[in-house]
Amino acid sequence: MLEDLGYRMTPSRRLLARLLGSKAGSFSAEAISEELPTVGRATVYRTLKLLVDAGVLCKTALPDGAPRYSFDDARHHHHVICADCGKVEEFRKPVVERLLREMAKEVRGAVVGHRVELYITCAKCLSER
Amino acid sequence: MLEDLGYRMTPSRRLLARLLGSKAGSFSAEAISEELPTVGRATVYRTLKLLVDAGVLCKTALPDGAPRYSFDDARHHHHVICADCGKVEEFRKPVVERLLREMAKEVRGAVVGHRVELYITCAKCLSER
DNA sequence: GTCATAAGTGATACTTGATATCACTAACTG
DNA sequence: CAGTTAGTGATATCAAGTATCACTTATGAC
Repeated sequence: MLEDLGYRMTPSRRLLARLLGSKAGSFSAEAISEELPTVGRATVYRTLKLLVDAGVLCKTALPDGAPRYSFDDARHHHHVICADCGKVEEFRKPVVERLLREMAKEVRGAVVGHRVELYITCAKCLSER
Repeated sequence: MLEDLGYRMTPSRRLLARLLGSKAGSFSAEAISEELPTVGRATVYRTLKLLVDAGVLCKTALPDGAPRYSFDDARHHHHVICADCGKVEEFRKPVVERLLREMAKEVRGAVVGHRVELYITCAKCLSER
């Protein structure tokens, strides 16, 4: 685990690291905290922030403002959101990145990030109508 | 003002409408509330929500989670947002439509909407550093 | 105009996600 | 196997936003 790079290894951090390792895509601090009842809220938030500062995770927000964490190497993916049930899926295609680079060329100013979101009614919600 | 469509016209709403009329781009509820000290916080939030529900404004969040309101004058609007000053510009290019068609093809479920946002540091903010 | 009423209001209490405080614990160094 | 200091969890606190509620007022009937 990369926390050996300056930080102490503690049981709480071990638990958190193991949980994060099993996570794919993005997740909320709240969800992490609920899955680790033995670890204090403050510690969860502190450690997540620490990982963000260390460049392991990146923190963003969905359009509704809900904060989400994801691994930094997954920075270039986008979201498919069911407008009905709110389920969020990752979406990742090279063509998207290429086209976004083309867009960036036509914009004045320094591009520091981007976001693409598709709103859908997912198969499950469609079938439940 | 369009609030005649079902809602009562009150001094507070008049003040708010006038202020919004002078606003370009996006703004926070907090900023609005500070510029209208005679109008209660609750009323500001209530009225903004009301305008969102009525389709006059749309509410989104910057990547850091800060909620922002802006006029919803275009249905399929794509935004270029300065992450520094929050200024929002419209962006519409054929390349965007191509990108979205690409994505829609690879998604299961019925696509009901989309959003593309580029985050930049605008020329003005760059020069002020 | 005036009146009744239901929408709208502001002060305030509350909720929720996140952070600061602080006494206590335990991971690393020597 | 200490000593120090980073790390911890319980709790208090904070801030944005929402709910409550008694009071006010825009509106429409008369």
